[in-house]
Amino acid sequence: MAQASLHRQVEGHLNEQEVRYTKGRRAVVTALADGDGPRSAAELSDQIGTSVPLSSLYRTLAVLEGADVVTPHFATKGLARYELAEWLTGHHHHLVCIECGTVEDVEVSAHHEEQVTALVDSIAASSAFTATNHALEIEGTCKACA
Amino acid sequence: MAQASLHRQVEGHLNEQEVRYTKGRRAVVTALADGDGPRSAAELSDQIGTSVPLSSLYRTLAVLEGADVVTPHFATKGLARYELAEWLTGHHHHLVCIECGTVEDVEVSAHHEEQVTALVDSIAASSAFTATNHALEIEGTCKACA
DNA sequence: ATATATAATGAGAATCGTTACCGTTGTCCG
DNA sequence: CGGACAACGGTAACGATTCTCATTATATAT
Repeated sequence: MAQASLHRQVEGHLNEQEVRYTKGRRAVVTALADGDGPRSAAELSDQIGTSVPLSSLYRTLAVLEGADVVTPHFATKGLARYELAEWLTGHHHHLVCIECGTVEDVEVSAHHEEQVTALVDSIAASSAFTATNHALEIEGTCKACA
Repeated sequence: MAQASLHRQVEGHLNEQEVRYTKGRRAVVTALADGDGPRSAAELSDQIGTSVPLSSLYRTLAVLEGADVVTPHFATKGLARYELAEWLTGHHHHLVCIECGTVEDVEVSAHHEEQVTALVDSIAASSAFTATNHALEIEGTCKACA
């Protein structure tokens, strides 16, 4: 996407929420647009330089996240979560509840799993990527929070 | 899976690697087996109680991870990563390289996306879960690391 | 244009999850 | 039993993130 158009969209979106689109916030959006894939605060800081200090960078990310301009790559609020390896539990996917944050395992039928695997292989092939595993993360609202 | 069978499997696996299956390690495996979905160190600690102190718990998780008995839910080594929201970038999935840790965005064809969405809806429906979004994380080796 | 209210910033302190260290304890094997 | 080595537990250290608060910038009303 062209930078100008991107910034116009973000600006409009922020205006609707009465959030200012300041220099620092522009710098962060620009940095995120200038690369492929999610970046950490430290990586963004390296990319942006000293013009946006770390404390401001974190605050800016929080603001942009609240305004739905930026999304965290996996909502695992900064703490590692573990589960038993798949050779013990069987291959499964995850239902992530955006209300309460719980993650529920879910197994899918062999037929569906075949579909996913075929799709994964096809995607990987087209990007010269060697896929060894995959996980389908489904985000939404769980039964208890509905 | 029955507890006894689980522990037997883990024990055999650890023996092969000359790693002992001690009380604390059993407690962690039991805790993980006693619930559905990935749990954080703090959650496991609450569940297990004081018999496994935090420092041991972390060490145990590292050992079990090294032995491929537990896996971290997303290899995001404890730091949050951000990207622009999908209404700005378009819907996409992720290629996660297990060698260098980089995450690459990848868009899939409308046809393939339809398949994924249909699958997601079907999985969600069977678990009384309301899906609002999904992400397919493909793990493997990127072109540069191949 | 200026005053005033409010939003955003920057520097540093504080906090939180995680890891490292190190002396002690338990286990295996002669 | 005794030596070698694995595992443990408590505490200090570390790195990422959040909080605090005084200062600066922005918008609006006059």
